Amino acid sequence: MGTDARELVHRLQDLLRGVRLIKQRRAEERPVIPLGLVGILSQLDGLADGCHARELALHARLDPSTVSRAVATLVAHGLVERRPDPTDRRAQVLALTPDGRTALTDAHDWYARLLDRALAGWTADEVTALGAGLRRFTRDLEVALENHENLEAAR
Amino acid sequence: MGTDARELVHRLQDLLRGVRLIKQRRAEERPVIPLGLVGILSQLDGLADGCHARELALHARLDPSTVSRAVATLVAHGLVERRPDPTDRRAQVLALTPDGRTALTDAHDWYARLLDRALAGWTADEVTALGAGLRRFTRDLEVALENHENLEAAR
DNA sequence: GGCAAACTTGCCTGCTGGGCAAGTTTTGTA
DNA sequence: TACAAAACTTGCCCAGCAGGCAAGTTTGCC
Repeated sequence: MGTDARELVHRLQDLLRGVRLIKQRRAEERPVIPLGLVGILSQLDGLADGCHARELALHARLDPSTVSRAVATLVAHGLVERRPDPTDRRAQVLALTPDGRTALTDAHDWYARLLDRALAGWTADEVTALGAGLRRFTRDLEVALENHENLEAAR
Repeated sequence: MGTDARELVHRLQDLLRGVRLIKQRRAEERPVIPLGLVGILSQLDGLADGCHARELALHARLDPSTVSRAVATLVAHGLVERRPDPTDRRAQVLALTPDGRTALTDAHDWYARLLDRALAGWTADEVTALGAGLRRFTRDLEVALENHENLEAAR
């Protein structure tokens, strides 16, 4: 299956180029949310009760200091708020502010509109299939990366 | 179709995280080819007769100065050679050296091995379908981005 | 009480791009 | 023939996105 994996490497290379171009386009809009922080906001979006910085860092696979700084930026922009966690005074509950929710919706709308245009000639089933394939691939990739770590450690 | 596009945004976010982790892993190997230059080398790989820097920049959607510097790095590493183009003395033909070809094969092998592990539970058809979906998506995305540019220009 | 967790911030680094400017040589066209 | 554009390079500088280490404080757990 090496040929297929190799082909997929090329497909990913192409995709990354496309993503780079997307980001350039988006940057021209001067968005409220710094491009690199949309992911963090997205993660918070799904959590009605907010979460701790530790969980953000774990999920995003980012260094805690990186997350701490990202959160500080988002708090400074009024997009995220820190609330005391009565069950663990060392930590704070991070949650989207209404402004943050608005900004995130705007960002997602922008990206979705662009993707809508890209997918204009696709059927709903085709789009769903691509999404499902990517979901599965990403999950399997993370498993492979975990195993890669374990293989390296065993060397 | 907004929901699907929005879902795809999330899928891409996840994928980018995976790619980031891949790159980290790869960086630990201290590869001969700087990570960011694999794409340039890959592009040269498909060209038996080499090409000009202009073509690299066009295809990679990178600024000419960026490409010029990338090429300079690759030449310094002995991975790319510059040959005079007798048909256009302003330009040079850039081509992979044997060392470059070896380094590129190593890089692709590394990535392909990782992807092989990720795809261990996939059928060949499933892999091919994902590759085809990505190819189509990337192409349609670039078209959408072009149109996005035209839309902005018309505003 | 001691140690670890949770977090923050300072300091610094590296990578991956971009942009502008300036310069030289070559090519194409009027 | 003259001129403008193409092709490219390099200096200078910038921005964004991460990482890492260290140090510090507070809190939680055993």
